[in-house]
Amino acid sequence: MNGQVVTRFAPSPTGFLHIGGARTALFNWLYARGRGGKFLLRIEDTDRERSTPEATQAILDGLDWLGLDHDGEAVSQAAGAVRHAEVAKTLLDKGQAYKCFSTQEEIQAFREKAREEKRSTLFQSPWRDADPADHPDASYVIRIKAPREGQTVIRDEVQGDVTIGNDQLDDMVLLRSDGSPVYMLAVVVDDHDMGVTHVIRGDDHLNNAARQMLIYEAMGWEVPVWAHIPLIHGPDGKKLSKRHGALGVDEYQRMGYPAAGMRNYLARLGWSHGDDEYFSDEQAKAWFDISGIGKSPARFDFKKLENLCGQHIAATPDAALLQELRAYLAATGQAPLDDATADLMLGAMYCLKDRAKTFPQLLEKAEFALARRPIAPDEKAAKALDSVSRGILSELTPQLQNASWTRDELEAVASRVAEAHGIGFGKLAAPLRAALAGRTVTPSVFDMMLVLGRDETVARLGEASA
RNA sequence: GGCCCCAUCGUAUAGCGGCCUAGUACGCCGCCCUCUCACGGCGGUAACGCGGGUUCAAAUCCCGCUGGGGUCACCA
Repeated sequence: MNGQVVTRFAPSPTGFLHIGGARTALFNWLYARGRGGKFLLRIEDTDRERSTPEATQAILDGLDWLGLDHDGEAVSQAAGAVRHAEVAKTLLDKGQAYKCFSTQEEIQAFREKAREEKRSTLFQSPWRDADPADHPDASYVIRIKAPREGQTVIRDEVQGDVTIGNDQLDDMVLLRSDGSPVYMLAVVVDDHDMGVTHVIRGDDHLNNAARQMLIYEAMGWEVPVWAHIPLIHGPDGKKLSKRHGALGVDEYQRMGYPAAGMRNYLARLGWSHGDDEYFSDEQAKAWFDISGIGKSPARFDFKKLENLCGQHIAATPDAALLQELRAYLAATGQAPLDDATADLMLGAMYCLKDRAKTFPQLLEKAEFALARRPIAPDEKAAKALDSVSRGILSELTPQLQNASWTRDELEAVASRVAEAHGIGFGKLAAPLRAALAGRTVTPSVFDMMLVLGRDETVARLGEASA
């Protein structure tokens, strides 16, 4: 090994990519990318019953949206079945594994009896030390011959040293009776073959690590650095899972959260770097380290996510933000922006992005740039356009017609008109806003006029005051 | 149930024996700024689960309790 860090994300394609998985992927990505290492992706599809190509695609799409790019091609674990079987055979030859002919029924019976007698329900196969001469001509599984005494220590970078009594480990199945590999064998072989140096995954795998170490040791392979991170819990404090309130990352995309904000928030969930809350990808890569990962589970907080997203939207360059907005529109099946509107949006971005925390909010504030004449005011806006207000607007319009189109001049004209009517500027701004955008929540009226330009502004005011 | 893990404001966390009458961020509540919204500014609310130790000194170390979580497949 040359010392290069190699991490991987290894989801099973049995459903969408949920938030916990996304964070695991992010941690692995940050760790590798921050150290010039490699971040690999392996689809754990050894369960052919439950794995679906749709789920695989959803995972790929989710990672893509989050911007977590992996090195090389995504690997299908199932494709390595031959190699996995090979390793099982090797273990068999070395006497580290054995053929077990017990049937499901026998195992079931063993467990029930053990439960009644309050003994460990871990299956103890009668074939463990059987003489091959006594092997029947029947189908069998290959089980590892796990030590029954002593203990296994998992040296975990997050959890510390975790000691598991070997009496807690059973002779797990390595190869099913149909010759296909089981996950427990496949992960070890793949992680070894792929040169994975650091395994960062949810701590629901902590117990598995002990089992997997058995295989590493039996094969004489170097054990990777373990880092079992606490799970993300739902509002009720329970493990987040597909059927337990966890949303797919695609849901977050559809809700309009920018990926950068998502990465920032997810990184802060369970990991910290002093008091830093808002940071860029570059900073995250530079700062991320396993030592900063906490040991207790975290809960998801939309408010905080939204806040961070607002800061990222405000910090994104206009053109890039427009691109993201277009992607959001496409992802949610909304009509794309035509070129003219896109241009207008680009020009308006400066006064939009400070006011939005999500894309829907951005769109709401951008209504003035999106709408076409005649502007149809919503209920609240309509109220602001009463006859008195319309009268004032019709007086303002011609003055605007002759004003030089700068913010200072516009402000001067507006306050002059307001003053002439003995009203505060606020009283004038309301109908002006309604006429320009048809909404009551918009950027500054002057920004809108500047973005819209003289002709369009005058046209809208003219229509509203008619 | 066995085994394993966890435990600081509502949430995310800082803290790694004295700098802690516990900091920061989000949220929430006031006030200010203000053409709406958002931003921003100021102030406030609010936590070391409990009980024992160790120590001159514990949020920080140890033990127990309580609470929470995870895991016990020819799933991953």
